[in-house]
Formats: sequence, C-alpha cells, structure tokens
Amino acid sequence: MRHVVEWRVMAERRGGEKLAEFQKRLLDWFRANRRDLPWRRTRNPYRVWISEIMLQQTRTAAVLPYFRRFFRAFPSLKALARARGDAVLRAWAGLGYYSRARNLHRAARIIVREHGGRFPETLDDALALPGVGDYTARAVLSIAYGAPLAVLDGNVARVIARREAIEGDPRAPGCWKKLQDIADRWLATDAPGDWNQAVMELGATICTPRRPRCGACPVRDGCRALRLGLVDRLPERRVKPTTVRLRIAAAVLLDERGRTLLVRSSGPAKENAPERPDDLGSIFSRMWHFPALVVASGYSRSDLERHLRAEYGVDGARWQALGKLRHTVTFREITIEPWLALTDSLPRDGGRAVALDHVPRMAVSSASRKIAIAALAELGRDE
DNA sequence: AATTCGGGGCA
DNA sequence: TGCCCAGAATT
Repeated sequence: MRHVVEWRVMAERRGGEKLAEFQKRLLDWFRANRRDLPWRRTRNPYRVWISEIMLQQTRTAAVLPYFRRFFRAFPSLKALARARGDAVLRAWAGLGYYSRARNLHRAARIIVREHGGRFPETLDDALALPGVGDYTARAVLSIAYGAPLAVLDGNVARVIARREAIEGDPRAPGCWKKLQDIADRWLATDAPGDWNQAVMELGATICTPRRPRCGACPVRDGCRALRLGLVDRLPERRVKPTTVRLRIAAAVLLDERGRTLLVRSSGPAKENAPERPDDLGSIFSRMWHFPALVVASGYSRSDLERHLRAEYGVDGARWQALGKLRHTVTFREITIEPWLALTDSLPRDGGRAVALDHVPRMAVSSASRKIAIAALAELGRDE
C-alpha cells in the first residue's frame, strides 16, 4: 500500500515536471519567435479586445490593415462609443461578419455606461457583453489583465487533439468540453496571456491543419499523435455527409378570400426506414406545407400544374414565379422555386385551407415560412 | 443541436 | 470546388 502511494506521488511529480518542461519550451519558443503584430505592442484592453473580435474566423493577414485603420478612426473605447453606427460599419466594410461590428459598438457603449469606460475584469461581466463569447472573454482577460483563463479555439483544439491523441470531432459538445479541461490543465498560470498566445501561435504556424511542420515543432517531444503516426488523421475531420442538391417547385395557391392550400405528406413506408433525400415529408419536417414537387433543372410550370391536378384536383389560373429561395437542412441543399397561383376554389379534402398571412405564424418548417413570406411580399408589392 | 453570418487562402 | 479559419448569436 505504501509503495502504491509513493508510486502515485512519484508519477504525479514526473507528470508535473513534464508539464513544466512543456510549458517552458513552448513559452521560450513563443517569446523568441512571436510575430510583431500591432495588437501585441501593449496590453491595452481596448486594443486586445478589438483585435480578438477582428480575428474571429479571420486570418491575421486580412485583419492587419483593418486593425490599423480602425484604431486610427476610433483611438479609444470612449471614441468608439461616441461614434455613429454607420461610421463603425464603414470601417468594417470588407471584413465580413458585420454583426461583429454592430456588437462591438453596442458593447463599447455598455462599457462606458456600466464599467466606467474600461473593459470589465471579470469573466461574467465580459461574457455579458454582446459579441463576447467564451473564447473572446478568456482571451482579453488573460492577455490584458493576466487572468488565469485558458482559451480554446480552433488552433488550440487542434494542438491538444494531436498532442494528447484525442479522437472524435473536436466540435462535438462532449469533445469540446474535454478539450477545454485539458486546456485548463495546460495553462501556465504565471503567464496566462503569453501561454494562450503561444499555443495559438503554434497552431497557426507549426501545428497547422494540413501538412504540419513537426520537424520545426519546439514541443514535438511528448506529442502522442506524432509518436503514433496519427498527425495527418488528427483532429478528426468533422463528419459532414456529402450534401445532396435538390430543386423543388412549390405552389402557393390563393383563392378570392386570401386562403391557401397546405398539405401533409404521408410518412415514410416504415419506421426507421432509411431517409430518402427527396422525401418531401422530411424536408418539411413532417408538418403542413405548400404542395410541392421535386423537379429537375429543366422542368416547366406545366409539371407543377399536372401534379396539383393529379394529387389535389385543383387548377390554378394566372401563375406567377416568385424569386428562388435557398434552404439548407442538415445534408440537403435545396433550391425552392415558389409559384403564386390564383384559383377559383380550393379542394375540400386532401389538405387544409388556411389564410396565407397566417402561415408564417403557424407551426410549419422554416422552408414553408420562407415561401409564405416571399408570397406575401410579392402580394404586398402589388397593392 | 443546427444554422447563419463573410471573406480569403489553399490544395 | 470544398475545406478551414484567433466564434458568437439565434432558433
């Protein structure tokens, strides 16, 4: 028993030494090789915050010119808070994800109003700001204030998945949690900001998604993926079934009282039957939907007319094509071609007649909602 | 849990 | 073309 306890203590000490050595090697490498980026010149929380928002899903090279320009236009958090919304958006134009700019502006005003113009220092206060999620809050607080918080982003996830040979899709909720736990354990608490940046820098420049440069890696000792020959297979690619492209024609019938026809597809032949990609019922979430037909690219309106007559015994007069809609559901990418058709009467059975302007508020799939809104918009234009 | 939001680099 | 990226908000 005594031996077991001693062995455990020894193992933990060895683990601790290994961790400390790993941390030192990576930090030394980072401090010697860090890129000289404009947001690394001070620890000004405003500067760090702006850079982290801009860097969300965006490459460093793309951010550089925008950061300089943005910072010239809005040199301080208070200047940003005072600015007009359209001025902020102008400075953001071309960078993409424009809700980032809107949230940034809103958050600046909140910070001035509620935090005396200084980026908040606690995790909860930071997370309460619009546009600040788990990653950004931890990044700003650790880099600007030295808070002991480990970040987890795409780079860190990849480094951890390789070093610890973690299998599974990193973005799956369970796996992400496990990765965050490891990131927390790894954190060099005496230099959280440098540590976080070091791991991300490693992922961005050495431990890259494809063709990582393991020969140049400062911490290749202790990398399980490298030892097991799994570097090219980790992290696991996200399982994304090949998308099926599908074209659907849908009819928005309209009688004189402003009512339209909704129908419901019969379910699959049997429970747990493999789902066919062109199963209308599943496309519309097995809810009420407009009469629709899977069509080829060269179909004509008469195909849709024939379908309506055969299935529901209804004829349309005065057809009008509405704009094409795109709808994505899991592994399907659907182009919907909605048609508006005036009719004298709706069928008594085989479906239900409801007011068209009521459809968007009904329990229908988002595809049906989009179609109804497009039809209503078209009708509104005529008036 | 899945989708949306953008633009660019790279194989 | 498809994938990936210093993610967050919404439904």
